[in-house]
Amino acid sequence: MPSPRSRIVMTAPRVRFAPSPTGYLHVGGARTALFNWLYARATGGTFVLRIEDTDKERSTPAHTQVILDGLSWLGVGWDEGPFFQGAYAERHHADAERLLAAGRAYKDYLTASELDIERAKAKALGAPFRFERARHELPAAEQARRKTAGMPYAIRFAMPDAEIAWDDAVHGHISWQGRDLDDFIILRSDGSAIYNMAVVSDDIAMAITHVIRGDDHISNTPKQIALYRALGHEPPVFAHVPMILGTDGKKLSKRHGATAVGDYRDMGILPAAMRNFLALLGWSPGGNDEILPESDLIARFTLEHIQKKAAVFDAAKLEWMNGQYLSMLPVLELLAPVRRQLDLLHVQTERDLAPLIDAVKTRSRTVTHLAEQIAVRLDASRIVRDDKGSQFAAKLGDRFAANLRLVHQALSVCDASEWNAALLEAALKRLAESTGVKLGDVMQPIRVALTGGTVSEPVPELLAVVGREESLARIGRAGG
RNA sequence: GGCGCUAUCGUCUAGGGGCCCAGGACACAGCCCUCUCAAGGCUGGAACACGGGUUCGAAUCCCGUUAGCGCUACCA
Repeated sequence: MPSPRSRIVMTAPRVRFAPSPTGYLHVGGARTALFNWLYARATGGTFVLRIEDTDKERSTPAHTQVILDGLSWLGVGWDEGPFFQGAYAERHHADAERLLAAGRAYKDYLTASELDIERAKAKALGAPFRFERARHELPAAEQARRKTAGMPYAIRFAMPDAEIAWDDAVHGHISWQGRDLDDFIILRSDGSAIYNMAVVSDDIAMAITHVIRGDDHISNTPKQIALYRALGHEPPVFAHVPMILGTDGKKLSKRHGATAVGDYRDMGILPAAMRNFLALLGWSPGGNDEILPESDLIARFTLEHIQKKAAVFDAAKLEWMNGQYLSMLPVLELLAPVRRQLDLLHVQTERDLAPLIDAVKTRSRTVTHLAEQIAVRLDASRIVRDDKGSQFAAKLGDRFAANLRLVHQALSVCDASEWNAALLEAALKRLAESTGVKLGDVMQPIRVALTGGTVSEPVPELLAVVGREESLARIGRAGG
């Protein structure tokens, strides 16, 4: 009977996220990473990051960096790694050789081009090609000839003709027949390992206990389980998470617009909102709650509540959720993202951004939109009289400028110490009352003068945020 | 073609035999609040793919059909 302590050590899960560095972090990958991370956090486990960089063509350090940056931004930190699959070529090779030595795999001297010919032949007959040892393996004499000639060979796994089944943590029982799988190659003739071999070798070496990955890997799973067993290891728990689709129900791709987490960062999505949204895409806490802080996400996350069905990525809901976070997050946490967006807009300022953020955040769904509004408040040259603004001014006719002159007169009396929302509101209401002008016809022209549009925070707050001198100047110009 | 996976409002989902002539959220429409727009509140339309079973009773269990998707590489 193990002690409670050693039991914890024995059972603490080790999970991994294993992206290939393709140059960007896809939202589907990001969500897979998030699920792994949530599971590790929920169970006290370890989250390992492994970069599958064996595709030399596409893999560069820059591509890897994009993935690392994306995960860091999302707030999905790894406990171990990043490890690079390319560094383990020797072990992959050795594991394949072990299988060969144990009789669980065999040498295949057929060349790639000969294989292509076989495939073409099958195609001509309208039959699907499958490598079958009995049919395609070279005669012993020919094998011997090629061996003595020093010709290269690939190593094929001898797939057992037996049932291979597992209890998937999200799908339940899944079963395959070995005879439906062919003797796939595990080691290329150049000595490098094929994906399934490399993954199993790495997952064993890294003591991965739970493989949480996209369900496009379901059909790789029986092959990998066969490899685990042949290598003398118990397979890990598998949890296959559904895909993320575009609005047309097709696999999410560049056609659908933004698909990389970096794109969402640039669009002004907050990491907390992205995390929350992604977590709810294909997983549910089981209740009616939608806005879940990180601690709740972790506390409530279970593999069993992962959806089996693919989910459509709904950007509108993401933006709504981002707006929720914008409204509820303390200004302090918004400072850095807002500053980044202001930089992108080339807005420089020494001013304390907190009051500005407070003024506009409930009307913003993205940090980008929020920063644009701040820019207008800080810099009069950013004012653009939009359609609604023009229409309003036209509708009011002469009274537009006239009302602004009245306002200018009335507010000039307020000195800097009185320039706050409460006092300004009182002054404007007094003005409306004494002149008989409708309150809206006092307020709205100010809004247009200060922002160019008809939408903003309440006018007194707007005046306070823009400041006395600048407000009066804008009102003077628009009323002039 | 073969094998596998999947199937609740337009979308994300709750549901794991009676609490469901199906609940929440986004989106949409209307109303309230109101100097505008948001936010917030209220209201409305909107779904168990189809066909068979099992059962006193099925969105829930079983079988089939259909549809979608994945894999079927000396790619990952």
